[in-house]
Amino acid sequence: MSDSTELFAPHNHSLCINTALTTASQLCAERGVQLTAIRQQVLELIWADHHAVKAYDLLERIKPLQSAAKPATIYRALDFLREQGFIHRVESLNAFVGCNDLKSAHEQLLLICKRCENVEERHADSVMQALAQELALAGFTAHHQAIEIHGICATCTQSNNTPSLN
Amino acid sequence: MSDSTELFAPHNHSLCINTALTTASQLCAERGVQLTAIRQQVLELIWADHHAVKAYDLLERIKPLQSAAKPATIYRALDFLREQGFIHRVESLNAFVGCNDLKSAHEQLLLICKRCENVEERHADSVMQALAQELALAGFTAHHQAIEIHGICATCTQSNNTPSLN
DNA sequence: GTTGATTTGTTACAATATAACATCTCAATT
DNA sequence: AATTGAGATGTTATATTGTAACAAATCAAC
Repeated sequence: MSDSTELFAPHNHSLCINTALTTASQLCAERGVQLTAIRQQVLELIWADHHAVKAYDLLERIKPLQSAAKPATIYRALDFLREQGFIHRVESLNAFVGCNDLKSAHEQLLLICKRCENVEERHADSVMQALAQELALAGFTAHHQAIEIHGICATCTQSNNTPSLN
Repeated sequence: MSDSTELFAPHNHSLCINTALTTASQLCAERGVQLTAIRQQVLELIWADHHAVKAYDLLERIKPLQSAAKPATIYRALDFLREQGFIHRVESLNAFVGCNDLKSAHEQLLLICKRCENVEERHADSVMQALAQELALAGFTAHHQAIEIHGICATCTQSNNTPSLN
């Protein structure tokens, strides 16, 4: 576990990642789809911390495990994980992050810290309700959405000690 | 003016684009920055309709006017126009759209129609207020944001006649 | 008209993503 | 056990999007 992960939110990240993986596994079983080795490895790599991960970084990281891995290997796994709702694409970063609410149907707010680079998926019913009203007013039927906020997270605001950034 | 533009919202698009260009010109004068020929041409091309335009499409379209144009030509102009707040990047499309509120400080909702491909920038104080509250609650300091909603716009919902796509 | 800052030209390349087709795997059926 | 068919992966090639770095030109201010 990296320092920056600990800054993000004091939490047991082993538990965090285990929950994500076992839930994903259960859901795949229920849905009759295969969580293959590659797909599970990509999901684990994405959940390694709370940063958004780039596809080609995943490619490098999976090569020790899958020496034949090519871009298509990663993008296929990412497509699968997105279809199953296990990960989100962070559009404004061209990167991917684990979804921490596998029950809820659609994406919530993504709070992206410029300092520690953690991405927090946050529920915000008030925002979603206001948004739904606004869309109704506009006569717009939403299919999917991306709400991405860039800034400085609470932890980084409080602690000015340098987080372990690149 | 394309059919799909007319579907978007019955409006005088010449007026629409003229307003955008003259306002941009005024703001540049006020700010002491140069709206050069290239920058103005790119802005005009972006305002040609209400679609989000891709950088390399802009490059093709500007070549008759700027035969020496290269990718950097476009990206520099786009950078300038974004810094000045004249255009937005649509993160989920890797594309760019004119900003129709040059006074307001930051980006509002972008409603992106999958059918006619128009992008409507919409103000939604209720959403922004709810968002501000939510961010305050999270202790998150926002620097910039992207709120992009994909779906079907009111006009396309009402009229099922095929819009002039692609 | 010289100077300094800004803008543009130009070449090369990095980073992100997909298409297309071959091969493999594995379970269900014959 | 062999066949088959669907899904997954291997593989090559290429498309798309974006940036770095440095040279040349332009333009405003002095």
